Amino acid sequence: MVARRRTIKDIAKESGFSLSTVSLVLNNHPRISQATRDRVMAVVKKYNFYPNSAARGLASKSSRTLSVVVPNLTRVFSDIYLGEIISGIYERATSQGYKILLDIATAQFIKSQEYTKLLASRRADGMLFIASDIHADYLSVFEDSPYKFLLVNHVFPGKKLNYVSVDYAASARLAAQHLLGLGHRRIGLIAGTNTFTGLQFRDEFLRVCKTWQAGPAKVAWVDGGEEWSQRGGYAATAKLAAQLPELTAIMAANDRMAIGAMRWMADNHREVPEQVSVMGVDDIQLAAYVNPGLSTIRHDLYQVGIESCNRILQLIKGEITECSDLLPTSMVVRGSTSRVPVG
Amino acid sequence: MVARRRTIKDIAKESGFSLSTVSLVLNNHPRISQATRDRVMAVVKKYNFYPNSAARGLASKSSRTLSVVVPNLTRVFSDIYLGEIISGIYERATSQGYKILLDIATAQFIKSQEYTKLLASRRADGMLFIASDIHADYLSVFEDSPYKFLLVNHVFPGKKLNYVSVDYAASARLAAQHLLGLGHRRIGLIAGTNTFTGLQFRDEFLRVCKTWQAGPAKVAWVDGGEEWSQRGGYAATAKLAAQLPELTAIMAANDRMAIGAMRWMADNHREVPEQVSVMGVDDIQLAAYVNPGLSTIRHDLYQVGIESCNRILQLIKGEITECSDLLPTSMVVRGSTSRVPVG
DNA sequence: TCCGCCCATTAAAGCGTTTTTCCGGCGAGG
DNA sequence: CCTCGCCGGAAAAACGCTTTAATGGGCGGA
Repeated sequence: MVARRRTIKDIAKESGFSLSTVSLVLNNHPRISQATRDRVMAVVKKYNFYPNSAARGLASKSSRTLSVVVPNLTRVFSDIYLGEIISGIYERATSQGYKILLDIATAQFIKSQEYTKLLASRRADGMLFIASDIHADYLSVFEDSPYKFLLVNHVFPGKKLNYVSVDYAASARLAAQHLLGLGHRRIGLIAGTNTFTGLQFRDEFLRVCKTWQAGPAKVAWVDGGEEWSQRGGYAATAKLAAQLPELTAIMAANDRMAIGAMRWMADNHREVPEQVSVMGVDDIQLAAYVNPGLSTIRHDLYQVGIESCNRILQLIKGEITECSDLLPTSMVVRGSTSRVPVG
Repeated sequence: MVARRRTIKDIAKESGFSLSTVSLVLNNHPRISQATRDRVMAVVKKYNFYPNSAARGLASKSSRTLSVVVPNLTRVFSDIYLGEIISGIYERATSQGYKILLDIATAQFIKSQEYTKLLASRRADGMLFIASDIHADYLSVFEDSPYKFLLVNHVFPGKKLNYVSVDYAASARLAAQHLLGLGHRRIGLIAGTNTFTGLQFRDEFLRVCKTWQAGPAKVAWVDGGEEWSQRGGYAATAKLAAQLPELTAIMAANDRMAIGAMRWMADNHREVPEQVSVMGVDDIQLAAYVNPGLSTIRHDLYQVGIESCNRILQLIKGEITECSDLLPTSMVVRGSTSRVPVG
């Protein structure tokens, strides 16, 4: 026969105090004297007692749990992108006593409306939805809903949804300024068009190039593929080279595609950066290790995770009622970009 | 003022049935007639009602939640290894109505004994602990404990801990047989020595090589580093080449280190496989894409995830009381290995 | 027509906490 | 010496569901 699980009642009996006192001790309530606290805690330690979290959740109307939903990329966890964000969220959530409930936005997850169920059943106090794409219309449910919901590193123009994201338009400006400042006027852009942030980046990049004071640049752009992969970047570069043979720079919407572009250049005997400058976005670890080092825009995704978690907790506590943060980005100059070649 | 959250009581009142009937309907109890079921569900749908999971957990003494603990590698989620396993666990857990609580085995997590707390507080019904290292002594707590605990792709010789893992010794045999069968007798082994499975692999590989019928092989081994990385494999290869210059084959304990080895060979003008055969373990996606394709031992980690989840659920239901499964592996021959060069 | 039986349904007792209200005693101030 | 206020602690009412034992009604068999 298995020993009955201990409850707060057992602790109360053993320590000689009432149920409520024990509860107050366990919650660090200031009304309890140190002497009482010590005596209760001694018993708690002795029995290695941990209060039942279901009972706690029921009584306190809070699960102290955050739902984190990640996109359903096939190899989702291999994407460094996610790792950074999740680490940030985890760090912050844990430090505030919150646990993380993980979900993957599979077709089944969407179809069965798990995202609603999780919050409606109070299994989670709030939801962090990481980086979905432009087709996630079902998220409209969370407009003006009582549920605490936050998009992470993603925005949804036209929808009233809270978000914390890197400022992709600002990144586009930094990138364009860097390349234009180096004299490039024929640029190939490898864009990601399956996310709104990707579209923002593309549009802002094109806008800045078109309106550049020192003379507008000619930009050809192609889509780098749904996966934003090295492979996609490679293929896109081939297309751009055919479309705009005189290009002197390639701008890719992320580092992986940029590395694919560098690979294509190497395979096709174009020197980087002597003949063609290549630039990416994100500043993944690999960016510093390729040869030449990849010039890029740094996106601090760990920080995005931290900040997202801060915000959702504030939403939960009612300290704020909405949130639309754009985090700053910065230019990282390495060897893959240089002044436009003469002639 | 915010609308009061609906409860089962509201559904009962509205549908004209009792509390218990509604509850039984929600739990698909067979004793309820179809007519009743339909009428209750109509109201449930109408109000978009989902039962409070804390109340449910409290009454049923089950959280329907699994704790998944992943190792605290810096870039933990970038490791494809984990992605596969977690995907498998998630798939299975979800199909059985279980949710996943994610934790990272940080120093803090260990120190504060979160692993105990999670189970003691009944926040999770069971714990899946992924791939820790040889220093995880604190897991002894789970020997003969009432808590449902399972090591995933890891074993702990000498401890009575449940596990589901790939059979690393079998992999070592397959690998050794392949290389020895190709005539190799001077082999460099890049081992991982910070996990028990890594040690098992090394020892079994050495044993088979030493006792090979057609003539034993000379094997030099070095450690590939804590991270089992490409970089580590590269450095290890350099050491091996110095230590056993006449080697004709490199065996690495995982594909990433093997790819590092191939890189070293390329940088040092050794032809693979003409001069040196190289072989890995895992069969990561990249293994098929390097040139030449990497011969390796296939480890189906998605399946490890699936099977682990099956087992922990059986442990929770009491269908089994212990578990020590080793999943089979298989040889994948690609271009990086060939017959030993003559002379 | 009456008796039992079986079935769907219900009543009620938890499940283990939190939290609000209440209470008794003690010290300080008048 | 009395009263007021304060403070640590206790009682008790939720919290929203599950689950078991009890109930009542309808039906078949005698």
